[in-house]
Amino acid sequence: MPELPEVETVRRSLLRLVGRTVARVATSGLALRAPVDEKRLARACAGARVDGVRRVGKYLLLDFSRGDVLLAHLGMSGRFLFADGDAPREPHTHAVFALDGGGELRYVDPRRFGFLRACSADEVAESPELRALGPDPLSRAFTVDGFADALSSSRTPIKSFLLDQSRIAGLGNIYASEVLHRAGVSPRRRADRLGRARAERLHRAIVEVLAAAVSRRGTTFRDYVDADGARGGNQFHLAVYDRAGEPCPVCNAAIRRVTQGARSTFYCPACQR
DNA sequence: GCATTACCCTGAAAGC
DNA sequence: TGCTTTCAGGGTAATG
Repeated sequence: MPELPEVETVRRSLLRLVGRTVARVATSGLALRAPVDEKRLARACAGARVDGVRRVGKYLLLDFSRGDVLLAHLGMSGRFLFADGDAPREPHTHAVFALDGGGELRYVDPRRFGFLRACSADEVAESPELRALGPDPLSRAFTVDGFADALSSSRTPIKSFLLDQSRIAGLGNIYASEVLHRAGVSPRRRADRLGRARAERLHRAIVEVLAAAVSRRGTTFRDYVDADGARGGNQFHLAVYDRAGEPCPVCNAAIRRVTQGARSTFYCPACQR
């Protein structure tokens, strides 16, 4: 389940693409979240050099030398993987970028909730996917005042607010639960009823939890790996996620699981208010 | 206009 | 043991 720390880890592992040229592109022909336009993909990438790899929220952006951009989202189960050209392809390989000088970058996604689209640099800035995103919490755009303002305008439970990518771009189900625990805030509390002190604690917790997870190269629950196939290390540091019935690491009360917006939420009923 | 629900998809786990 | 059902969750579209 790639969230911001996992996507950032993938981004860093993709940085060694910079300076490499894509020789050709092939796709499986199967639709991901949206159909993949193989011709447009080839027009953007084939014969073009990778000039940069960026991240916005959970989206990855590969900048190509002719000015095109590959916009990618890993969805639930998507992976970018480096491989030898003659190595057998994993099942559910949906795109292959053959590199000049040998080797391939492959996009593998069993559940096909991911997303791949090539566009021009102008189009990407105006793309509905990126325009819909709120501030990235590891960017300067994520300020306490802006966050507090956004909270005050929403009556939804804070857990659902944190998952809303138009409010903050990058949190998913694991880190939303972890952030609320770190801040001592109940997942059921209405966003507009947090108050300034809780908003500040929550803002700090978001930055701290995500930064710590990035430093541990993400959380590997089931199948997340970076482009070199390496697992993350943050799963050993989760306080509440997937720990229903286990003792809270802060106060020893039993961690609870509830369902909010069709997603599981894990929290400590004693220290989250 | 806002918040909630259904849906896409596959693999793992649970249930029979 | 082996088949069937349920569940998980990213984002978006449809519904309330």
